[in-house]
Amino acid sequence: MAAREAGIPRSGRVTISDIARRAGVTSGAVSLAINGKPGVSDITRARILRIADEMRWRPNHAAKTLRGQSPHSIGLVLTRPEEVVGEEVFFTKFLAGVQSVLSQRGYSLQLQMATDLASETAIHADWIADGRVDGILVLDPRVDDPRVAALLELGLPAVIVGGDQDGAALTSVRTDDGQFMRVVFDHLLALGHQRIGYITGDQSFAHIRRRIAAFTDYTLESGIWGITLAADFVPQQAKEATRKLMSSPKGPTALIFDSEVMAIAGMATLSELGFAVPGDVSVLSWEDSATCRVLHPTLTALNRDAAALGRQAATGMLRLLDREPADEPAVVASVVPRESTAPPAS
Amino acid sequence: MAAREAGIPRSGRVTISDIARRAGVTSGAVSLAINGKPGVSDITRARILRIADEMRWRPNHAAKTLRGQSPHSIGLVLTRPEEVVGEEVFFTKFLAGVQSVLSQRGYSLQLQMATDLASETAIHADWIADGRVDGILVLDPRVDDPRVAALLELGLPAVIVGGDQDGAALTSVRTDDGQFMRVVFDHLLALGHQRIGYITGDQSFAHIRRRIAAFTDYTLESGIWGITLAADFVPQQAKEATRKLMSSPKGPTALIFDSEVMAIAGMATLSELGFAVPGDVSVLSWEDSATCRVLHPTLTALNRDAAALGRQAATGMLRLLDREPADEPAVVASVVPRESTAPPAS
DNA sequence: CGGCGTAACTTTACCGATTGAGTATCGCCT
DNA sequence: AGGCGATACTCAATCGGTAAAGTTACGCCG
Repeated sequence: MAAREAGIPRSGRVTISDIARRAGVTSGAVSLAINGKPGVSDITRARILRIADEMRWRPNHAAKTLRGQSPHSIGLVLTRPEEVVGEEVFFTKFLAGVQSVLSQRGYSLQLQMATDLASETAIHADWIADGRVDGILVLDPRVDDPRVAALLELGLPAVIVGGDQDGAALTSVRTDDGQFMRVVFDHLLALGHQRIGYITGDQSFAHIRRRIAAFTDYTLESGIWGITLAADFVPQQAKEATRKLMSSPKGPTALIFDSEVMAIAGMATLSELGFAVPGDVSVLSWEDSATCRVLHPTLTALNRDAAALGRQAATGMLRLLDREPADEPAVVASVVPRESTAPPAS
Repeated sequence: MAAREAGIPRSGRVTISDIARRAGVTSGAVSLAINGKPGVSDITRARILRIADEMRWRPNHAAKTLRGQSPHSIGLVLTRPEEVVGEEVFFTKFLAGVQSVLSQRGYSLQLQMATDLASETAIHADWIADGRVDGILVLDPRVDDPRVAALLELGLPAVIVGGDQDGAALTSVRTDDGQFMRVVFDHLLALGHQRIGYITGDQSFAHIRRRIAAFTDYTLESGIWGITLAADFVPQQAKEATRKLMSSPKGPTALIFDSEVMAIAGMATLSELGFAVPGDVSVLSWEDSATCRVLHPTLTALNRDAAALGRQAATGMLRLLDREPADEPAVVASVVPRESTAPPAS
């Protein structure tokens, strides 16, 4: 690699020494100038900055990290069983929200996919070992989540997304699933439903448990008939659950599904069984999507704004890293009423 | 976390010097031992390896990168308009495929999201500037794609996913969209359809253009009536296109949609307009998903195996980095026949 | 005018791993 | 026994940037 006499280095690799050489100072001075620290005169600083700009200098990430500076990177592992990955819109929207905040603040995202929680923890350990991330986001906390325990031991900043009361020493961005269930429940109650079926996602997820607990509370409270069936986010299981519920001599007049994929599966099943929506049964999806808006009938959905949740998770992480107090923002959710919910047939 | 007197260092940070101290050698010897290079005796090597293992040593990524070693990382920017992000299942499946190959080979993925091609190129430049990636994957090449030109200038290994003939000097993982269209077309032809409508995605995408070109060829070749309408992957536009096509006095008996979200939107529209599927119109989606399998009627779809495409893209990239010749694998696609396609009413 | 403070730099060590250039120790051959 | 070569290491420089500890030189004050 021969240097050209002009002083513009060979490849895209410009270092502060290259700048120093051209400015007639040492690399130390360049460092001071670039980082806005005292120790160089304003004239020299301006000159250095101009040269750095001309030479298209960009700081070398590896060098900074090696010196112990933050890698400016947040890690996120997506753990889902193979067959469910990619079918839920939640994740991509959430990711978009996270990214928007991070990139604005100069952070990047490390993303990995895994199929079980043990390998997720292994990935966390890897990242921590070579200082690749400043902190870790954890999605879908489980009841007695092993990842949380491992992270506590590893001692890296972590934000639990969708956790309940930040039980552990880890920050969490709470999603008030109990409150969300209230909104959903009230929507159906207001329409006059007295018999509600709730087809749930994976019950090892802490937030699903909270929804179920809230659902149970509200049924008892309001004295209406409510029943819960687990379908683990799998469409086929949602179909079976729907069939089971509707074959009861006095079945529900409204169904709540924990995801839009399951809601669509449920709607299809109802249609197969000859039930009209919303004539015979009302259907409500816990997640909104473009598909909900275009189905026939259009699907009433809980819009909990996954992108906003992503933004909050990222913001929470950055506050944690800055040692600022975590503000406790409320992720709001509301029911978007569409054609699939209506008063029950009398 | 207090350091134990045993010599296990305080935090997760174990360096080769720590190992060296405990083994009674210098860090140079440790480096030789760990990298399997000659210069240390077998006994010493074994001892060093054992100690490294005991101390849970992991190589420091930043230090290696600084010394000019590969960061073992591949970059991918997802550029989609806000409203479309997260609605297409293709991306997540593709990503899962990419990751499975990369992580198996010890590579990680750098993922960013962007909303336009210019910022995608800016991100590429950033990554290259600090040597953060070994290569870049480019999705959805456009006609005269500005990113490709920029990457050629930057001179980093790149793999174009879904490109046509690897026109430029960049490797591409080809998707033979013309062949895929053949499969789709033949399926409808075999059923006896003579009037086919094709509702397309964004026509600035090179692969969409190829599909359209193939569609046109086949209609001419077979002498059947075919018409193409652009809907840019937006459900609402797909609905309008469907309405437009079906309001023709002699409308199509079969519809092809470039994505499953559009296909679902189309199905809903048909239902609203009073057309039965497949009684009056057959519907075929270019992308398969869980939703296609559970809709009523279930949706016939082209399964082009996004995960396999992701695996091939990753494999192609790794071969490129290893300077191995790119093998030209065929991404195969097949039509999964379901209820939504049937012979036309006579 | 001597001394002190300080602005403006330079020198140097360092982060963790790699690597080419030394060096000590041994065995072996003549 | 002397010398050669190989083996098994150590030493030191390096990657790019940061930061603490020097080193000038100048201005100002008593």
